[in-house]
Amino acid sequence: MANKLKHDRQLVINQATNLFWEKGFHATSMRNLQDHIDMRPGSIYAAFGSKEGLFKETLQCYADGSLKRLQASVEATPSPLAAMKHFVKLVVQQGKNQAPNEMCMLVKTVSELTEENEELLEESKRLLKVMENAFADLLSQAQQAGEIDSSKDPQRLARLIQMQLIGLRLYARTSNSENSVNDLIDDLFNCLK
Amino acid sequence: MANKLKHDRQLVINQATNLFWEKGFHATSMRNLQDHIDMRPGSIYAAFGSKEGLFKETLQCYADGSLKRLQASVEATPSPLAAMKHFVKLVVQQGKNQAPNEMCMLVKTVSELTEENEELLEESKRLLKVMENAFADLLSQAQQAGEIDSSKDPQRLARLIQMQLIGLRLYARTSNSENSVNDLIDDLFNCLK
DNA sequence: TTTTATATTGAACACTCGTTCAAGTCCAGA
DNA sequence: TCTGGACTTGAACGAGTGTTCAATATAAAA
Repeated sequence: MANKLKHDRQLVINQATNLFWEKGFHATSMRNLQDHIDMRPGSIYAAFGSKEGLFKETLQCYADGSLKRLQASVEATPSPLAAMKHFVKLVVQQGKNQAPNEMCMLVKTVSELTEENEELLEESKRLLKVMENAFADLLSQAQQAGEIDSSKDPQRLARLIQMQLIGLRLYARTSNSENSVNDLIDDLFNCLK
Repeated sequence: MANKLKHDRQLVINQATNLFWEKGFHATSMRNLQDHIDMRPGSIYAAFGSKEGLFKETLQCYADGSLKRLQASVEATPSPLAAMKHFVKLVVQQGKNQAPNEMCMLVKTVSELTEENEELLEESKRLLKVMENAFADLLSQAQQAGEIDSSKDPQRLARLIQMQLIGLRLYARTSNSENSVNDLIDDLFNCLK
């Protein structure tokens, strides 16, 4: 029959995600990728079709990871509101230390791309909306648990959280003061009250 | 003596600002610039030294414009808090219709660049801090006018506004719903109370 | 062991990038 | 009118871009 695949597809996508997340779509060249994931052009194009094709898979990989981290926060604490706050702190803190970039990869992509890469732009927007909906679910649970005023609209609160989380991560990139960012997280959750 | 300058320097910088603001640093090629500002490579390099040199001047041009728009908002209304809100609405609305890009050019630059263009990155961060300080001044005036609780720290409020304005403009780029964005502006200013 | 189908390789392609510089253009002062 | 010197031009450069494809390597099936 055939030759076995030398490369584990999911591993390759993870590695590519880290590189794209760090440098962005345009600043990551195919040569950068070749070195980082240890594949030659022919193999990459056979597996993913194009740079755009590979990038699209990394967007989904990134969003999957974000959803899983949110889910893990939910399972780690009985309070939905505390889980929401834990997730925000985790994301900001990991941005400082571990993650390839302080910013959300989806936001970085929306910021970078134009209509020239419409499919990638729309996919990023779609995945951001998926995250926002997950926030709304969680805030709705917080409401049922009596942690949030029942007169508020969870979808609208989720939108506010999403907007502020976007701002927060970008602000963290502009500022070297950790105290400032921690203050901002407190202020952010005060807005929900 | 000499030949007169054919090109008006300030006009050229304004035109370059619009193009860089729209497309970003890397996605704007020197060929794009040559067409847009109607200058040949030699003239551009004689006047600005490099692509980075020109970009740095456009960053300052952009920040100048932002400060002037804030100043105009202040002069248009007797209430400092109303001026702050007017500025936010203006910036978001112009982003939808007139401006080259929904996003703040400084934020877009911080999002795009890495240590590879450290000088441009630092300059963007510096100019964002200038804006934040201008917000703090204005909020301090609002405090003296009794529009904001006197126990709050204007610098911290300014930081919150800055963070939310960054998030707001980026959120506006991800969403097609004008109502959502207007709701966010209201929620944003409720956070100040 | 031979065949066969697929995975992998990397040189090469056409193109674009930021930048340089010798040649040409232009006008004020002599 | 001539000359000197600053400004402008655009072809050309080397390096880098995303992508292709004929050649090669590999392992399961015959």
